[in-house]
Amino acid sequence: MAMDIEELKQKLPNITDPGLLQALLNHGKIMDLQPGKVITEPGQFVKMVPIVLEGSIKILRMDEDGKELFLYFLEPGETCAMSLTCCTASRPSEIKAVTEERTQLLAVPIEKHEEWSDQYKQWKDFVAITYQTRFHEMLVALDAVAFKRMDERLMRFIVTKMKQHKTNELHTTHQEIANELGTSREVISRLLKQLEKKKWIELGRNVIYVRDDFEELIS
Amino acid sequence: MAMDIEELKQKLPNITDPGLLQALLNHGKIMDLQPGKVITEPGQFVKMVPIVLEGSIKILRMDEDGKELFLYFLEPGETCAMSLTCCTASRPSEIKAVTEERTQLLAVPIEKHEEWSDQYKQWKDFVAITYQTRFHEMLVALDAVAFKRMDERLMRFIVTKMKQHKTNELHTTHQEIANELGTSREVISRLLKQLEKKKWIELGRNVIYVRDDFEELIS
DNA sequence: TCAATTTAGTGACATTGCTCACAAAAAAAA
DNA sequence: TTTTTTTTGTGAGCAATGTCACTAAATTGA
Repeated sequence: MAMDIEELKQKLPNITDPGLLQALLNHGKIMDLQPGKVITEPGQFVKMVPIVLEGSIKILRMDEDGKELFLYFLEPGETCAMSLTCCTASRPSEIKAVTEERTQLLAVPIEKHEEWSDQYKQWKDFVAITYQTRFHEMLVALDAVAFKRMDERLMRFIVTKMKQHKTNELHTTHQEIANELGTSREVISRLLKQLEKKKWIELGRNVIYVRDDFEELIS
Repeated sequence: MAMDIEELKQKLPNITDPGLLQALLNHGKIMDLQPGKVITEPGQFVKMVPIVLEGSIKILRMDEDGKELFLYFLEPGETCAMSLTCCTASRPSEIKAVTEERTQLLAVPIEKHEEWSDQYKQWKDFVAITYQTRFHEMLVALDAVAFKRMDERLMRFIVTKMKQHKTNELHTTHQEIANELGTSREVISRLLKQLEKKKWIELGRNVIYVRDDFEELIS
């Protein structure tokens, strides 16, 4: 799978420095992954910083019993702050990362991070923006579990998924949603039924049809 | 309030570079704050990065209704990742920062951050470790609200406070604890009473006496 | 086609935590 | 010392969520 600078530049619009782009190509490894591929799990050591080129990666926190909680998506042009912190400290991962769809990423060896942050201002900025974005998203995730009820969390989750997949047909099961919100299937089934009664969504097997104006309705 | 390099070096054991120490002294402002002083509130713009020299700072998240949630403490030698991200992006603060005790801090203007991270490796490392530590603590806070019941959260909170103040006598009210755990006073009163019944703590007005082996008991 | 599996719907009940209401004790203020 | 304020204790009821049990529909696969 050959990729040239032009193509990479196009996929990473906020990186324009030709030297950095070349370095990314030289030292990074392009990977194409199927949906649902587990990239990292808690406890595993991470040696690569994954930069999403196409598709998306779902970041989840897990507790000891394997219960999960959705934190945020990594979209094209983004990377995981956790991989930066864990790598540099050579600590095992604290999160689970799974491809949400067919995903192409550029895996950069962590050693290059320090080198590049001295050499390329754009890399330094990229890392800074990454920390900033991720911190903010962690706070959003925290707000949800700390201050919101499950109905609101579910509605926001639906919106997030819709935006992510750019569709108002969500192909998923109630069980899957329950897992990502850290609750039980029954709770999700019941809450979805309530939304259906309000005519905000329609339910099918493995699919949820969401009304176009759903986002305005819930806010 | 004059401080010389030797004194600063002693207060920041992980910074040894004389150039950096001098720069910190030249451009940073030493501040002495009373306990309970609000350093930053959500919405407020931050122009300084506060490095704790003595005492500690409590970092809280707030929701729209003013409900609070304790995130973590900043201890001597530490700084706030949020101040770094918010400042550089010139965004308003997303958290509330309050001195937990009498606190001395070094307020560094944000402009120096970029300059120093090119110039001093130790500053770059300091920032990297800050991000790492804060991310980890955010995850711990998230675990608590997402996966733990209030009784366990309360017990962990007691341990955190004990370690923070290096004592097993906590001088606080039930209301205050409730605020920091984002719940109501009645809930905390009842749970504390349960702990007292188990003889793990003793309750007084404005004080909780904690058994020395409390931490082993709860884990 | 028919059995097995997956997914969803739902009632009943337990648990956790929140809210309201009020009492009592302790401390502070007058 | 009285009065007022702050802090704590506690019952009762309720709302949100979690759990168990079972049914039914849709899909898969033998």
